[in-house]
Amino acid sequence: MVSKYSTKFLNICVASFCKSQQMQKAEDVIIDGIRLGVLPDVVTYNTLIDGYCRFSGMDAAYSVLYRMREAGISPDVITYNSLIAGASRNRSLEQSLDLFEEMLQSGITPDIWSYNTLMHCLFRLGKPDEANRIFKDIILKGLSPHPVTFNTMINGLCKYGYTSNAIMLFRNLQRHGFVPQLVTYNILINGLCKVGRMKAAWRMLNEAMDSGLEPGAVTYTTLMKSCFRCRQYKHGFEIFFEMKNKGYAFDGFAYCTVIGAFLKLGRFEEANVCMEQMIRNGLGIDLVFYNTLINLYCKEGKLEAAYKLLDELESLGLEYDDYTHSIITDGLCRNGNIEGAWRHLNYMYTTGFTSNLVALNCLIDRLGKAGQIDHAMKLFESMEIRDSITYTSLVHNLCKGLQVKQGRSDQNYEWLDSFIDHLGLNVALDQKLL
DNA sequence: TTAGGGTTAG
Repeated sequence: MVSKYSTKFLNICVASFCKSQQMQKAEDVIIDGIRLGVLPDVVTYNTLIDGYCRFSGMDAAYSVLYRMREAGISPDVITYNSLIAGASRNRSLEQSLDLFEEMLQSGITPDIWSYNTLMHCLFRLGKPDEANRIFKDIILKGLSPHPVTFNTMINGLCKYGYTSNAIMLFRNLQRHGFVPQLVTYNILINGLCKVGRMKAAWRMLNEAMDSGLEPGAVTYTTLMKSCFRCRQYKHGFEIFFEMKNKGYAFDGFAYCTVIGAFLKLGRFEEANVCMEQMIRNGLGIDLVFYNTLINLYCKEGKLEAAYKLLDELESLGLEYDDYTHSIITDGLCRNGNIEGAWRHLNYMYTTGFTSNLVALNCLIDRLGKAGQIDHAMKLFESMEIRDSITYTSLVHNLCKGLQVKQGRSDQNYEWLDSFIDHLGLNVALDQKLL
């Protein structure tokens, strides 16, 4: 009895240390407990695994799993749920699926949380149909869906552009008694903003407020971002100041959004002020933060400082993503170093990336602007994926070249046909050209 | 235990 009470107390201590990211203290208290004859149980190990997944990484979590098994304690559904969610947070989505499979192989029955996380992973892996199948399975198996289940599904549908389906699901759920949370509305507002349905997004916001919910920092950041996306900068900054006046805590998401907007407008001083505030507040030291700061330096022409940051992020164990590569390529191009941009792209390919449309578009545009149309065309022809920006950059620069060579009016535009055939996209064949 | 917002090019 005494021992059981003690383990319970030990678990409370471990949970408290894990929650405040003091993993070493959590370990120390376990060692102290063992010395006093209080043995950790499955809850202790699960708490520790969850803490490591959140704050240290999967390797540390797996080593606890190993220790747990060594101590003769079998992992349970909560152990696996923590590991699956941890792998998902670390963007090791395939690993999450493997863990789910391993859990089944071990004879452990997944619960609603396991399925929620699995659905989330499948959406993020680009497999909405499989996620949908899991959603149906949950209902068929008679498991009680949690609000998170619905939010995950609504979010997944929005992410794939099925915003109307997401709203249909949402309305049906409401009719069956589902009470939407702020998160649900945030998901829908974001989904609507992303497909340009701004009026519907504002109506959704009003609906949330009418039901007694107060918009939060996430809601504000979402709306601010969508204003910037539509180039409604004034309105976006108004939201930014309203957020400040209302005393909302600014996090990395809000800062990166607003810094991005300042950079687009060339307002470097304000971007720097925000960046300094962000650093002072110790916020968001993650890859997006680095990408944003690197972009700031590149736009200001401080490439050396940008490269220093690349070293710094690597030393923190972070890895470049598509954004990092396109920001660097663009930075080199903008600063007149086309050779360097080529070299960077080649480096990118050696690290396992197979393509980067944005980076190639930057290069196409810059080659055109530098008068190297032949090189731009060669690059264009080698590209497997192109979008409207690829075409408009090329067409714009080709036209500029032709105008210089041939004069303005009586030109032959037959060569544009081949571009337009490729498309269905809006090539700028308007008054600017003709 | 879980779900939402941030960074790139014409």
